[in-house]
Amino acid sequence: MKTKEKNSSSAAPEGDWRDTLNLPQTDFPMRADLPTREPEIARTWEAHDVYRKTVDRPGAPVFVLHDGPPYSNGDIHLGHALNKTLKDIIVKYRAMQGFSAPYVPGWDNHGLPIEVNVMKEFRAKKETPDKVTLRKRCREYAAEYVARQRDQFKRLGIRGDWDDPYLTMSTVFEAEIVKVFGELAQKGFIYRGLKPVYWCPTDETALADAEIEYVEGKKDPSIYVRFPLKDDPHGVFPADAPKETCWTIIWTTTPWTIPSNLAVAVSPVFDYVVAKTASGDHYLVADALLKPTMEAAGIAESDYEVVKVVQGHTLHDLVFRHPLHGLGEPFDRDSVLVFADYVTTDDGTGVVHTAPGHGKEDFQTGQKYGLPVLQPVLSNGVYDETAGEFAGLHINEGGKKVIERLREAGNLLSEQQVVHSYPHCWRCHNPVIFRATVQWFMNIDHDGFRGKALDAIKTVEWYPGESINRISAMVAGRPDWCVSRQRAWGVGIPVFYYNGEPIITPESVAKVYEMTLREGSDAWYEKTPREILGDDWVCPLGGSVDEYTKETDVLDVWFDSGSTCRAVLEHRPELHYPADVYLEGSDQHRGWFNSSLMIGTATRGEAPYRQVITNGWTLDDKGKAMHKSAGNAIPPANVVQMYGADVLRLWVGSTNYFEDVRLGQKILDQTANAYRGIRNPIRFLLGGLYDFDPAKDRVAPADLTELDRYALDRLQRLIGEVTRGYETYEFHRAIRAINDYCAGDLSAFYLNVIKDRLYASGANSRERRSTQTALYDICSSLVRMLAPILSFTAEEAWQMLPGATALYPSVELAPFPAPDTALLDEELAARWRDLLTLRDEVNKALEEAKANGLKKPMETRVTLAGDFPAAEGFSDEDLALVFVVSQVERKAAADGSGPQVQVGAAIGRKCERCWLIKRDVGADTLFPKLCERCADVLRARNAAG
RNA sequence: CGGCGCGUCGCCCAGUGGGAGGGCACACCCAUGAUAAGGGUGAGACGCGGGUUCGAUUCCCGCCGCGCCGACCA
Repeated sequence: MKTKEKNSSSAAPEGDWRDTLNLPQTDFPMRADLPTREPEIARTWEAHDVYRKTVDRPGAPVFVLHDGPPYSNGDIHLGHALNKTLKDIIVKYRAMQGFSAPYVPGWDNHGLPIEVNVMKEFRAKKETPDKVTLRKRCREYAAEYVARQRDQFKRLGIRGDWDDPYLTMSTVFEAEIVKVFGELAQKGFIYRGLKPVYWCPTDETALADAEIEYVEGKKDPSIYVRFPLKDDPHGVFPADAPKETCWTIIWTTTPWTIPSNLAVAVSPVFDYVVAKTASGDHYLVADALLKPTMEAAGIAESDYEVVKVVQGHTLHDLVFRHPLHGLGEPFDRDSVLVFADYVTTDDGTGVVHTAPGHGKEDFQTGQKYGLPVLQPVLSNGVYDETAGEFAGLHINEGGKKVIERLREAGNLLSEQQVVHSYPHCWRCHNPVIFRATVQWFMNIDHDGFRGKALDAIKTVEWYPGESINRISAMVAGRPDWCVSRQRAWGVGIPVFYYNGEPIITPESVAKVYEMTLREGSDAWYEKTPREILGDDWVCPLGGSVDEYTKETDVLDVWFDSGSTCRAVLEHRPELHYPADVYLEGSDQHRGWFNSSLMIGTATRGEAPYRQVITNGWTLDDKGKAMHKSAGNAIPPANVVQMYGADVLRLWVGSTNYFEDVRLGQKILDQTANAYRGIRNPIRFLLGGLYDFDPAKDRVAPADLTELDRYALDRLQRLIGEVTRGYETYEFHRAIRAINDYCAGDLSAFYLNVIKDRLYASGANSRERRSTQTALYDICSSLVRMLAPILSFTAEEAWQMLPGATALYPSVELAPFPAPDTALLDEELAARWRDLLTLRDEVNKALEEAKANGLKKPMETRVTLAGDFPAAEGFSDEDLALVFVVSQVERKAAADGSGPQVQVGAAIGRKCERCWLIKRDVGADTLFPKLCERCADVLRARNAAG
């Protein structure tokens, strides 16, 4: 039935009895050759439609692992491979536990990187596409990468609904996004507000962070400006100091933002000083920066003295006046003192000029203190009419005039030049500015939502446990979600405007939804408001639909992916909301875990997941993050090509992925080696089962030899441990247990000591069938326990295990083994544990004997002199078997000495068949060179024909 | 710079307020009927500095290194 791999046709030497032995036979090759074999194995899964069968299980409990969508750009990297393989392990394990375990992979398609790459294509052709053309090409581009990544994931052995994945750019998905946005608006979460973004005044467009390039060597003015004191309720300045002599000083390189100043920020933890100058002025600055500040202001060290030192936090409630207050409106206003932790003592004065309309940090501080967002700059960089006398000037000119006016007001303490790096537009290479613009936001604090989200977090199980700290801090501290982007490749924000007034009603959203469901989000850009809303549209503002305009911004792609819990979980009959598990990299605390929680909880009232697992980052062998640019990245495709997917999967399975994981050449080689350490025992097991038919040859538990019962006891314990590893998502514990088992229980012990029995006993003898029964259960269980991780290898072995495929065509469809408590025997286990300890002692004695010339342990006799409780109850023959020696005898200890293990030459002759030294060799006249046992076997064999 | 983590033999992982373990790799030996296999023996580690404690790898603090996220560059 099985072909012998070995070539036994070569001329057998004299006395070669191998053909009379039951030597292992199997087609399961020692060399895996995974790179070529794995694709073939994958085809058997397709042939048996394994994915469908693990999903379509009527009545079975459902386990939903919801896939976080990778971005459809580029080839998959090791991080993807790690993450997807972990998901695959979980899904396959659950399926083997009897769950209906669907896995619907998805992709995140919209967004800047694709838009940027596509724009590059057009630019290379010197074309400037309109939005619709651009979007069409983005769509194609995304589809190409979906196909490409899909094949790469499949090659890793990831099982899932690859024929019907979810795509955020699909019509169904885009429509659901529109719907979700509409729901949030309806519930009152959505508002319009100002936010500073990078803005190119030359191209008159918003820029994403990725579109910014920092250019060294920009020359800018560097000015120190003093702000006069207005209120000092707690007496920070000396009581005898007249108010008109009290000031604070700021430093800036962007004088054009001074007209927008609303506050000065200080650090609560620094020390601040009031310095009195010879001219009678009192200046408040950070202690650490007093000297450079005074130097810059041209005040000699001899001309000022520190009259007071205070801690930053005591400065609260101070109010200053705008340094241009002398110009009257609109600058006759206050500049209040605020605290900010980004204040440093590296540069400046320790007092930071704050203009909420012109800086990210300034904006946040402004939000915190309820300051307005002053934004007097038009899209072309020209001051608008609210900028007082600067109105109509470009900020470049305006900045100079600001300096001039400050000087005239006497508040310019210093003006110098500074050369520094500054953000520039990547298209026109001109300097960019921060400019407050109108954006759409999700109000995180609407109706106590932040608290609800934090409560929802507590209902979720986080793996590892510490991970909850991160998500909680994230949600507790996050600002409102700016969901609008001034881009083309995304889902259009479904808002119409009439006379500048936004219109978003359940009816309008429904119209956009229906349109998107039919035609996709491109239609938002192709159709007129009348075409979208219909001729019978009634404007809530009483206007005409023909005068409507459409919002041009698209939604943040995090809004897309945050909507998967709606667009996927609720749209697929095989899934459900909430999902049982999300599993992503630790960066997704800020990303997908967060956006999903926001959208899921806001629209459905509970978190979209029950368990969240995080995997760490992939680092190189030196512990550095892998980056393509750093040259230390290991493409999964290379690993698959050189070692095979199962080696990569084994690496995934053996790593503690809750923390950062490392991979390098050495680790790969080691993993490949560990792979062999599992594969070879399986090969041996299969080889020992070549003539075993479990239906006919199985020995009843009660008839098993003690050794085999012990082996099965060990197996049950292994199953328990491995199961625990899978259940807690600590796969490395499962793999470690299996490794230990293969190396320790199997190779070093069981498979080693049963050889005589397996090879030399009668093929159908009770003890051989007993051992084979154990081998069969071990092999079957081991292969099934490995199937979620070493999917290819487990399948390969399953196909060769006698009788296995008749029950389950694929190992992935077989049930995960459960410990058989009837096979657990505590007393037996303890007895053998002691015997194995004695075996260690014997081995040490054998090692000494080797050094003394008794080279072959198998041809020795071990004498147990004295009292050896561990050996009690075992026959000498059993002990010889376990020690893998020819003979064991017991005798009393020499007078006065303790128990001692002695090793000597075995007595008798070597049996040419079983290679053991026996006293009875030659007793059988027919087989003078064999021991009696072997002679009996051969007689029976000959009798049988 | 801040938040959250991590640092145990060459590598992957365990572990504990009181003997620091396993597997892989390594060295030596045996074997050559699991054979580009197998067996045995052996050497080898708690990042650094404080503190708490009778006692710390384990608890606390600081430092260093690494990672993720965020901020900064006014």
